[in-house]
Amino acid sequence: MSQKRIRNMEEFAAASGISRPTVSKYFHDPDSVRRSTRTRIEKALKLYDYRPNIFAMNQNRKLTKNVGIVVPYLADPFFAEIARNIEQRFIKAGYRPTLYSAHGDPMLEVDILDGLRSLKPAGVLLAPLGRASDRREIEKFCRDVPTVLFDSNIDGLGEAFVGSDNFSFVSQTVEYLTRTGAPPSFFEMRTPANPNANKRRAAYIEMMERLGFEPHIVQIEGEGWAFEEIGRRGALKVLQDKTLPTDAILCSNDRLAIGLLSACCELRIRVGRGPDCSLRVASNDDHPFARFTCPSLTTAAHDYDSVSNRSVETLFELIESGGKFRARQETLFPSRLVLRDSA
Amino acid sequence: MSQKRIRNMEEFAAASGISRPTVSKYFHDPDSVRRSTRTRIEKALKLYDYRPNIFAMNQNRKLTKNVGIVVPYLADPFFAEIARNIEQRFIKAGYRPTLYSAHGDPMLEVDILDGLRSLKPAGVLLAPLGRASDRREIEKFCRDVPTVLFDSNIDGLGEAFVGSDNFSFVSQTVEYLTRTGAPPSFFEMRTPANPNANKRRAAYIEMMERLGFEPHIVQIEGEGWAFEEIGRRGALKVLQDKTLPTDAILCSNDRLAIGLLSACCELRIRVGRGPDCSLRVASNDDHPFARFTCPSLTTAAHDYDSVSNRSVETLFELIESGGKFRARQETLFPSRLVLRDSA
DNA sequence: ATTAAAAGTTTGCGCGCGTAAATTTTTTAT
DNA sequence: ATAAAAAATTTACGCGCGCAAACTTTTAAT
Repeated sequence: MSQKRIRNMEEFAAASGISRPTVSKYFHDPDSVRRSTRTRIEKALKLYDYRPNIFAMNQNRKLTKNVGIVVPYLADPFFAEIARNIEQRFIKAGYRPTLYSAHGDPMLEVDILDGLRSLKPAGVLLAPLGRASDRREIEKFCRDVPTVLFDSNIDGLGEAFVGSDNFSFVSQTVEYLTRTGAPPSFFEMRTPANPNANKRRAAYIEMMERLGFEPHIVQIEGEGWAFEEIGRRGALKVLQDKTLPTDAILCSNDRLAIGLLSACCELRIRVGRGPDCSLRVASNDDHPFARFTCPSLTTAAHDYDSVSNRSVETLFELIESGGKFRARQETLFPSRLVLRDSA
Repeated sequence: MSQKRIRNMEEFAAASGISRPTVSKYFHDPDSVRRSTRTRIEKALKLYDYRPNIFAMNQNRKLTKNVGIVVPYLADPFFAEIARNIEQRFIKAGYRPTLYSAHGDPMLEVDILDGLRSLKPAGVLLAPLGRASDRREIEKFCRDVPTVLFDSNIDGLGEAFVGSDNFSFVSQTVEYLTRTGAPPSFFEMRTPANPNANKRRAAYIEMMERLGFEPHIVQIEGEGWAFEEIGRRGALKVLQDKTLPTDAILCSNDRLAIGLLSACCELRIRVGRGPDCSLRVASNDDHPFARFTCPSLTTAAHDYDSVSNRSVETLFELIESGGKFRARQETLFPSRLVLRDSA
């Protein structure tokens, strides 16, 4: 701090003894000015704690430093975690990330993209709702704003996709369950909100056939994003009706599994690989709470770090390429099997 | 859509047959113009889908329509839920909310407030980290920006506080446990991150003394915001050492309880009020996952809606009052006991 | 019908910064 | 030392809109 307060870049430039255009250049990219002038500016910066008016900056800049992060459902700690990761990386790179959640609502998803557009973002990282998403609206958005999809792929949308390899997930869990006991049934929602669910089902079927077993798919009813409750109700029904074809279950995702385990608990069904257990349950995602279910959940883990890291890097490449890639890029990361007590 | 594209408010005003200042007034507050002109503007709005440049608007406006929502830890679904609520209410009122999470990090909390300041927000809703927060920095922020604290109170900071009445929480759970069985011990972190924890401990002690029982407080070690893991480890230790003074436990919050229940599951300790159960567990918060623990968690529920509703309303009042209240306001909402299977 | 209040129009300045062109200064290379 | 390249400066304009003042028109009240 110091004597007089700086009101704008003009005054700050005067105070630091550098011309305003050069100071402006510095704020755009500190490395674009000579070392000596950079030092002088930063010395003045310590002295006067001036910061350029963000609105005036963005009004005239061709490309802002804003980036958007859009997730489908923030009440899912999985997305909260991945958003945190991504956020930090953007900040480190000098960008201004803003986080949005569609809260499971396709209309809100469109509204968010609409609002995002007026922020003139340099790019957007979008984990779409999936099946429920308004494809045409998202497509329109992607034409205007450099967008990288992550977590959940929608064919042809965005300039790139970064996510996890669903086959890697399911093949590991199926192989493990089969090798250490018996082949599992696949437990999922009849109308899954997320496209990963379809890929996981396909992977399950392929793996079972490859191993010479008949696939059994248990589909439960339910709409929306309250997966735990849907899983719980569906499991209660299946377990009470005793229509379960096997004594091992592979859940499409951890949130369904959390609901299923809760149902097992209610019905006093012991889950695990112990001799007194009548059911084995495995799943996919390694949800932050998978460690605290009862019993703790055996699951295939996303490579959180790689996915978030690569998403950010891909968006940077996209921005540097002027917002377009020659061809749409897809990056998939394999999963890691996490053995716990449920299977 | 229509013939030519509108580039700015000047062109839009011409297209709608209204003068630019009046159009500007309309965007500031649609009710501030005559009904007939409002209709004409909105008719043109449908035709040309013009939207004012958000940066140019905010640059000159004395008061922006930006509001900030800052939570301490977004990976906690409790905050994700409450943030969703608050977000929606702001949007409905014509504001532009932006959501930030400090991710448990006091430095990041300060950085967020710092970045928020340059957005010239009309107001901020802040759920501070609590004990770990940099009081001086937050104080400085509150001098510049109209701020309402919620969820977690810090004495004298902000113009108002909206939260839950911790005594109401604890008194109900203690009373219930006592009436239907035996008085509980209180299970908490030795150095809780959140100021609510201290109030809950005090309430527990007061309730126990009022009922004529000796209070027992079980304090476990652990730092940070990974409450589930801290609760689990702490519970494992206490349960294995058999140092638990009672067979009923009241957890300071649900996330600790989730960890505790997970530990019970590992140790094959049956929790609940059935005859084969050796432990009863209740807690506070009604975390979104409390329904899916094993057994499901008896807990005192926040009045989510009232807290988020009142927070937003208080901030509006604050903004309309020019950013200052005569005296700091505090609003506390009582809790609602949710009986489930754990106690 | 008269009048005052309310609402809308014209005019014009200013916000804080981006950016471009022309010029001058400094650095690097020969 | 000299030329060429790089960096900084000067000058000047524009972005899109907020806002204020003075004036004109419409609306509501007596």
